[in-house]
Amino acid sequence: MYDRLLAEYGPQGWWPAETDFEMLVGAVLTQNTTWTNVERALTNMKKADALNAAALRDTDLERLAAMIHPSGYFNAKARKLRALGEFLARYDDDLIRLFRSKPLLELRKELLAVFGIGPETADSMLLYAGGLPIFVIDSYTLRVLDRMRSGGRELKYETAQRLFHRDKGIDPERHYGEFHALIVAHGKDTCRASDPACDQCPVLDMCRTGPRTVA
DNA sequence: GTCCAGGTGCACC
DNA sequence: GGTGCACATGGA
Repeated sequence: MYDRLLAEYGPQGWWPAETDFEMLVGAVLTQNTTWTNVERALTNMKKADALNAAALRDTDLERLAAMIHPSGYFNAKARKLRALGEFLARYDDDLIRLFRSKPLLELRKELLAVFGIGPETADSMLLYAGGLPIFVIDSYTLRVLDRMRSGGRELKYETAQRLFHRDKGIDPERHYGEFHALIVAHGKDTCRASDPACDQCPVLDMCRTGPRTVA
């Protein structure tokens, strides 16, 4: 699956951010939102010199919401960014210090306790900003995995994540970041949510309904 | 007009 | 532990 996606879409080189801090903010802003809208919000934040942890804490919530308006859910996301800023203060806004402070799963648990950070956002932050070996599951991933399996009940986040983690053919350091990005590229390219059959997929011929040979 | 996008929190059962 | 709903903009 990885090889086919890479051959079709080429290296994605994720995450698209200039700094690790920008990555964290982008992870919150992109929740259920297109990346182009996130870019607009990030541009506004840069112009306002608000793309730093202190600004997330100090900027008026209303003003913060206005900046990130294009990314949707702006009131909710403004509160989430505030919570992120306050969380980072515990580590003196030092991301190196944060990601080196404790074992991966403890870090994950801590991130999940922050308002606005759920499983996908936490894992994205750990993988792309922290450089830690954890696979990111998103709606595209669940959709494609569900289609690869013959009916039955749908996968949950941690179950899907386990499938990637226990696959010895995938090297965490080399493949996790790129693999997730490729799945997103494929998800954007084809397999609309409203096409339950998805039997015309030109890239992944296992991405169809009906009997499967893939586990 | 309808559907969808790199989810999450919360109230209910 | 699961389900339903709110949160909101912008492009196809």
